[in-house]
Amino acid sequence: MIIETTDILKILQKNFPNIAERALQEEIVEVGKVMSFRAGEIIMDFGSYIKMVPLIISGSIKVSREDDNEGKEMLLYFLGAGEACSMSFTCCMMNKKSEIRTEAVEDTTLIGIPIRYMDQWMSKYQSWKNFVMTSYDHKMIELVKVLDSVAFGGMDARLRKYLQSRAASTSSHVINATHQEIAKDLNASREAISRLLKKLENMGEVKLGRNQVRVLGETWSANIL
DNA sequence: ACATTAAGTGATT
DNA sequence: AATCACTTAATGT
Repeated sequence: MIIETTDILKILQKNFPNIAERALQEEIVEVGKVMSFRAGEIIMDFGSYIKMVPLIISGSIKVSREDDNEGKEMLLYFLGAGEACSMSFTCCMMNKKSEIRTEAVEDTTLIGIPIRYMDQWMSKYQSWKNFVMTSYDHKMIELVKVLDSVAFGGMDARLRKYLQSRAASTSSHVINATHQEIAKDLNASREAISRLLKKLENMGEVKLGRNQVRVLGETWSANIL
């Protein structure tokens, strides 16, 4: 897929209206690289060095952290169009290895900004600084919510949160995933997820299909933070 | 039509 | 809520 630079500017303005300064927009178009990933591709794994900060244009990305002990991964949150990975900001400013893994959940395209621009843009552009702070803040709040649904809620609360944030990241009501995949993200058994989903379907909150969950009504979309 | 994979169910701990 | 042992349903070849 070939995208003209004039198109990149439009796409940028549409998806990131808060990055308002014209000079900044032009710089992003100038130095950014448009990259595409297929669903299921791992964009960045644990331990690799971050060289790009991603501005997501379309699609959906899962951000997870590796469990301290071994093996298991813990889901942190999903990112969708108009968002950037908050973790990458701090990670790359300290030139640290990635603590997280990012994986495309849907086919995803993003603009990758080389990290060397981070410092200068922070001081040079007010809207960049603001954008970084705001997305950082939003994800922090999101994380706290996930944390207490894990600590104090049951599986059904966790599943709801999961569906809600995953649907929101897709800006669609359709989630393409098997019950098994959802169960893995939540560290639960497939049967438990199947039963809870069934319950939600009976309550008229979702519609189930093979490899897909459709989220119904305003309960979910109206509930963005 | 057959094999494979996803999803539903009930029992047991 | 996990695991097991099935059954049933949907899909791919």
